[in-house]
Amino acid sequence: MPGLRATPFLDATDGDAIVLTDQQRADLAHIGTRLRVPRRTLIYEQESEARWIYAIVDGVVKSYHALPSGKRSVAAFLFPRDLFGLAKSGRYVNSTQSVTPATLYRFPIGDLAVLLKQRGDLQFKFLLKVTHELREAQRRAILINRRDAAGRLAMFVDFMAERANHSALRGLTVTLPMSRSDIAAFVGLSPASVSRAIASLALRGLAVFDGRHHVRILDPAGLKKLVAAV
Amino acid sequence: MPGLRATPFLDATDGDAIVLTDQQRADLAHIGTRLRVPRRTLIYEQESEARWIYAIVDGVVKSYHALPSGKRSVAAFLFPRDLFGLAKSGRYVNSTQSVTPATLYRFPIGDLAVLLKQRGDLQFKFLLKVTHELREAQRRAILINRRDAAGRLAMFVDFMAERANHSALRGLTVTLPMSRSDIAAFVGLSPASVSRAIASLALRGLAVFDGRHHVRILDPAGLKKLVAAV
DNA sequence: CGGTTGGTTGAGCTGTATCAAAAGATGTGG
DNA sequence: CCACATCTTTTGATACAGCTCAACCAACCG
Repeated sequence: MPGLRATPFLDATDGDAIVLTDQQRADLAHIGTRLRVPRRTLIYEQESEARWIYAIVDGVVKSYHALPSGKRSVAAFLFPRDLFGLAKSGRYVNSTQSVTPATLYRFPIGDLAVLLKQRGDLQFKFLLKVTHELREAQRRAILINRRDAAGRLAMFVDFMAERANHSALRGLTVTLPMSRSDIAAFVGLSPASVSRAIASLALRGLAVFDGRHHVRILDPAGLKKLVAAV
Repeated sequence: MPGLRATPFLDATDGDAIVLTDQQRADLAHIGTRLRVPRRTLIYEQESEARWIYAIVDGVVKSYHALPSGKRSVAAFLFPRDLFGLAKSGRYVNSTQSVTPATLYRFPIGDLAVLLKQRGDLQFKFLLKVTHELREAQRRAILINRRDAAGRLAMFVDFMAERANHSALRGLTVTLPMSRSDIAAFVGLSPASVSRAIASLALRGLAVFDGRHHVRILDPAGLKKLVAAV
């Protein structure tokens, strides 16, 4: 059962607000296929022919772009109820790989286009979703401009805290399934700087890392302040 | 007569490929209002109630976001056939201001939503447009991660060259209607660094600035190489 | 023709990238 | 189940690039 996560541009409700009707779910399920993939599975590669749009049911996926220099930039981490499969002129613009074992729905891009044109209300929900993503991408582009490593990392931790338990920052321990280098490639720092930034957050008493994949947020207010200090 | 500019995700045609039918134009014109604004006009302010979606017929608009620190980050420059008016929960997320005198179309957001839901094919063109913008925003977020000032500026010049004369880089003189500080706020540099980057491009024989608002591209290939050197 | 705004140039400082090496995880096969 | 090989992460020292602050210059405006 596919779903979508986004804040509508119109209504004043916020949080995860897009709910598909049973009919819409059925329509989607009809053209889609469900599949499970283990972690570190390459789902598709950039420049390859774009045949499907994917929806995440469960798990985490990263979307990354290989640059001419050989570096990899992580464009986005994707979570349950996110869509992916962004294409341009029939080719995917990024590569995607599962970070954890994941359950996905996959829709043939042509069938989906036909369905959306027929069902104006369903298409509208997709429009909301893409608009939501656009907003997030812009926000990230703005935040990423800051130079200081600690601020960038704080931003990332905040970002993860908001998705994981969307009871923003109250579940004080957040899981970060991805590697340090993935985080570095996402926030635009070197892995070394990420490591130092982690130490810096601990030093300031904002958050401590417990093993590779867990952060405990000690001072939510202080963290938010650092995030906003742009 | 409103229009849209985007590269579809499906078809292999590229360039400005979204064409509205006469019927679609008529539908839009019916709910929209045309207006002209002089340069430097504040069109709307961030956090204010989002009532309209705008389409640019002619002129250049900047969308910027005021940050807690008092700095302003330019989220996007908008050109003819671009849409703007991105909102979240009924409030605009950015402020927008005209950079040149501009002709706009303005659609009441509620009426537009109704129209789009009714007209699946028109809505699909909006979906393509927003998807296009999302792609661009992601690309920019990736490119902006580079540290070097000259590379960032080269990216910007290339970006402007592609919109202005969309005969990419062959019209060797490009007009940059915005100020240096706007450029700085867009590419994420200080105005001082932009100034030095301009000098650097000239020194390398890639492009020379002629007055405040014109660049002459001397070595398109070399410029592209610098842009790609990420 | 002054005043104001916007842009360029210069000097010093801060902080991140880089390179290198050590320490810590992880996974594999015996 | 352990030992080894590999990969990831951390830590350290250094260099360099852009930011800041400030002064100077140019353009635009009444």
